[in-house]
Amino acid sequence: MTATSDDVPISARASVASDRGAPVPHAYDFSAFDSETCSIARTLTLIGDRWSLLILRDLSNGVRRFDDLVAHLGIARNVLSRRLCALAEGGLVTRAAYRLKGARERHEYRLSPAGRDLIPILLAMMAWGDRYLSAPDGPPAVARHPDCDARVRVSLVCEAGHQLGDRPRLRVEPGPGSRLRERRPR
Amino acid sequence: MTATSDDVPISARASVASDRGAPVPHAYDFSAFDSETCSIARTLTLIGDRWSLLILRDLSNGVRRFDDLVAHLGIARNVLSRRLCALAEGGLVTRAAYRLKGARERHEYRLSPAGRDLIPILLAMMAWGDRYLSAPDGPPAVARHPDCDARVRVSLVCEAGHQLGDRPRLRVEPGPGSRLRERRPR
DNA sequence: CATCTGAGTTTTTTTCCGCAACTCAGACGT
DNA sequence: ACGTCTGAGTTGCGGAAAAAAACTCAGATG
Repeated sequence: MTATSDDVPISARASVASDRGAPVPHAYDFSAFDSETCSIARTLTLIGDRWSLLILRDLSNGVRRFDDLVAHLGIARNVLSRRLCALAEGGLVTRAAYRLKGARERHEYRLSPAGRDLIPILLAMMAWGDRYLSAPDGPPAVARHPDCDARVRVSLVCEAGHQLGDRPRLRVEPGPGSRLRERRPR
Repeated sequence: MTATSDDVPISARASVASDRGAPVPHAYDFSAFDSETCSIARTLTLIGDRWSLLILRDLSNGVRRFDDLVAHLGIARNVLSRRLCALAEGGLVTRAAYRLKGARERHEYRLSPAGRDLIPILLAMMAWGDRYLSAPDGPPAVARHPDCDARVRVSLVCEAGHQLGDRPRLRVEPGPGSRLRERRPR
């Protein structure tokens, strides 16, 4: 996420002096910015718990009913109930009524468009797990492009059209919505 | 994550009958497979808590020392201690000794190569948060390609070279490492 | 020798999770 | 009409994990 090498120890690097005498090896002092005012932190307030992403994975794979989620995930019912409410409130999931013939009305949970937009996150996690945590017999699941049956991967591209490689060097800098921390370190 | 529409209610879809009479709208019954034997689930056992990804974000942005992390994240010290141990044990983070002139030996935490490979996950979350949770003044941070200064995005591509759009249709199917659930639903 | 600092541990309190039991409404068999 | 079944939750409780704050400890510094 940075242009400087992560392998060079702090002591060997040119640095910006921080107010605490600690060398900071970046072009700007990330720790001067509010940690919560960050899209990653904000996203994690919605899905940064042990279950939400698994629920979303199941929903996106067609497991949509309360008891099916309970059975498949092994999640406690009250926890699932709360997570689904939170996800619905966050706009990631909608509760929809449906009725099978001869049965009373039921509800199912579906991904909203915003929820579907989380799929790249799921695919990025899947790719990482495939690489580092797979059994030797191969990945437990494969995502394919329905048009051509080829496997789908997550890749990083820049808007100039360059394809970034496996271990990209990036530069992260404050954007227009950045905010400095209120209480400076003391 | 699926080739079938998420917007069509269960009752209107062609389906595979499950053993519980519930229609399953996919080509295969996802819930028949073990939920834990999944690269997403496995990855989440390492980073699926409220802090790990924020710690990794900070590490990748040059905040590497214990007290700096405590101050920046607002995390409790004992929790940070445990998370760092777990991340180190999982191979995502290494603890490295270093010594500034006139100071005693200290430790800093760095991303390992495996940890750096999580960056696409962070960027995917950042993109989602930018889109759905940003203040009107714009994203709090921007990732750029150091070579050309253009913004970096996460994109989905298939191995046949097709660029998948914003709302891709995917097909997820069991891979060679998949495992059926032991206890079938009852 | 007293003090400061970075980097944790220990202790205590609070919050959250997992489990099991319970509720509730509607369909269904008899 | 009555009991049963099922899906979809809610309630209540014990234990695990997180937050907060105090304490430790080693080495540099005045």
